[in-house]
Amino acid sequence: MGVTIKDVAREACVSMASVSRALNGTGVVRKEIRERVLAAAERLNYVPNSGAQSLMTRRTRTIGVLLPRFHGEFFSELIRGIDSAARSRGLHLLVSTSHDDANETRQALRAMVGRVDGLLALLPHVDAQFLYQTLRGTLPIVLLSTADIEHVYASVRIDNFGGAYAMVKHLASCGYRSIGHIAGQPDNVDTEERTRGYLAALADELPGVEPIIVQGDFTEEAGYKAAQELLRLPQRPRAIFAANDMSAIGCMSAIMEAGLSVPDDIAVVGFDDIPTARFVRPALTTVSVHIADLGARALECLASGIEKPETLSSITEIVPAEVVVRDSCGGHRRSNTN
Amino acid sequence: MGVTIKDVAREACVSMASVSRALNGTGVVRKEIRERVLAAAERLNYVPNSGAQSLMTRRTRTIGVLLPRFHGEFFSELIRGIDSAARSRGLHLLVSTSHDDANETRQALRAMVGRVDGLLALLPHVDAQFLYQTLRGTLPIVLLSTADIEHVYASVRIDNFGGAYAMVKHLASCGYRSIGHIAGQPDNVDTEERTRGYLAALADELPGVEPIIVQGDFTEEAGYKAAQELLRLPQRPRAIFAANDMSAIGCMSAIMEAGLSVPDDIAVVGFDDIPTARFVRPALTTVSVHIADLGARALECLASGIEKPETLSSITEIVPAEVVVRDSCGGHRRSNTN
DNA sequence: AGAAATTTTGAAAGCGTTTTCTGCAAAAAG
DNA sequence: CTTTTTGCAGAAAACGCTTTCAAAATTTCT
Repeated sequence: MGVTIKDVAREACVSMASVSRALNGTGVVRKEIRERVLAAAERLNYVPNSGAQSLMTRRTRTIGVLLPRFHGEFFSELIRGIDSAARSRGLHLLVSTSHDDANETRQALRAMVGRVDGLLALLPHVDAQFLYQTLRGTLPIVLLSTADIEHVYASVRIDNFGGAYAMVKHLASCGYRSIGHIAGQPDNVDTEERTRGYLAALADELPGVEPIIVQGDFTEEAGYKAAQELLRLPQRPRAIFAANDMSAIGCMSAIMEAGLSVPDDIAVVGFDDIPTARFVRPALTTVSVHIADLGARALECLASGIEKPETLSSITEIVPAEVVVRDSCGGHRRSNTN
Repeated sequence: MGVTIKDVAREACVSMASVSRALNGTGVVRKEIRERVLAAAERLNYVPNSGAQSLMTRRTRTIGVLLPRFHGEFFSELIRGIDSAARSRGLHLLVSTSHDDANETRQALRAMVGRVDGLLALLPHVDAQFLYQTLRGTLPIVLLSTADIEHVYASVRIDNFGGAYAMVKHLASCGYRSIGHIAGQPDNVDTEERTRGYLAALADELPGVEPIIVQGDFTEEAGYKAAQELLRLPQRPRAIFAANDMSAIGCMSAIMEAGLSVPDDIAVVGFDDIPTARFVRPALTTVSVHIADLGARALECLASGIEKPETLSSITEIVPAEVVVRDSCGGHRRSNTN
């Protein structure tokens, strides 16, 4: 079936060694032989088996990427950033989704060994977090938006706490005195940190005001349901901080369906700044993390860590998250679509 | 560095063969030996090198996916569908982006050999289309939304022509007598087929009416610019059919910025039905292809083709594309958000 | 108990590459 | 004309695994 280097060697009447040298430009070969090899390879339509190649060279030129799932624009933007950085370095991507499942995570991690030069892992689900220790020492790892309890891996993280804090502070500065929070998925570090930020800002800016938290799971549906719940409250909040943009969007739908206006009756804000946030009406005020950049940054970090292992220290880089004000928070009256 | 099967064999005082058998459950091993091996593997934290494994077994349990890029929700949805189908079959994904560049495509294809059991390729850019012949016979291939000039590969495609035709027909049935078209990227089969559909429907439904086509490239920016161009026309169209949703969204922005209303002054419709289409205001009337399903379908097709090569005939499966009416076309007055 | 049948194990041959190392020419030096 | 150097090519040893094959150990049967 597949034509191997041996076939090319036979066809060109040289040894496999020479074929390898000629094709890779490594080592020295007489011009005549090089041409004979090239011609033979062309004639046989030879494509080297990169699996075998990397077994020998111990270099796969591939990065493993482990995400919780593909659903939604956050991951799509993230992988876009990762891919763009990888491409410019000539690296390929082996992607897997863990679905917050410990077993699937384990499977995926094992399947990576021998196929990738390094691993980019996004494991916000706390149960899954110890799993990368399956690979202790085997593989350079960069953790992305993942709590590293032991601070032993390099990691790049979003400033969830700071972003949430700033957003709630902004809401307070708009004059809203009751601010509800639609939290994210349980057992998730992003959820926890954003909720902490909400609570801290609330305590600092509106002392004495009771927090109102209802649980969501980062999806539009959950945001929709959570908003309905908030609307049923005896005294409904004047503003809602959703843990991410998709739940904010679901939340807005529920509010508008109830015949209320965003932001005049209830202000709504999100987190992430996914591309859709600009298109939705009213345009969503949110916390912007430059998602694609975040991915690219993590890949750069890993790639350089692979080239110089000593570079890959256990430092955690925190990328900033800033409030971007659009229309949904009523914070300004101009119609700002960007 | 890495602990190999040899290390485990030594630790357990058995041969490599027995370790392999014990760990994979293939062949027979005495219970006592199995336990010794398992314990040793555990102790040494052994993870098999899947690269080496698949060199022997000639099975990688990995599918190569070649996309033009990651940008936008179309690809994100597509890969979500592919991943979901792959996961349920225990397959991994090696993804690459070609960026419509022949050389990058070639690189990516070569890198796949020996790393994947089959290839899912999306190569709408016509220049790149012959490239998969680099791999002639080497790899099972399913073409996704790609013209297969020689009808030699299995392929699953969107009914671009039918969808576009139906959409323009719908526009005509709404009473619009001048319908402009924002085309997609040049040299792209989706572009061509959708434009053909537009022209055919126009000829059938509004005979004598001149087509108005301005070129875009499937991006929001291009849609925005194209709309401005259309607005400058001496007699601007009453409706615009954009080649995809993102350009329709850009188009709507330009129209609204010009102080006009969608759909009252100009109706706008798109193609793809990306998730955002529902959130944009007015909600976008578009041609729905079930993107994730499309990806999943293609993967199923490939996966079964890998298991039974004779199954992988050169049939091309066409997935339907139906018009979904929302608000942006003025086709009905109800506010329909879904 | 001895032979035959059965089970279990280990040695070794790959899988398709790269790379080291040896050997042979040809060229340069003596 | 011999010796030393240099340049190139091929044989063979890895890389980490699976799998065949034959030998060894065990069980079953006369």
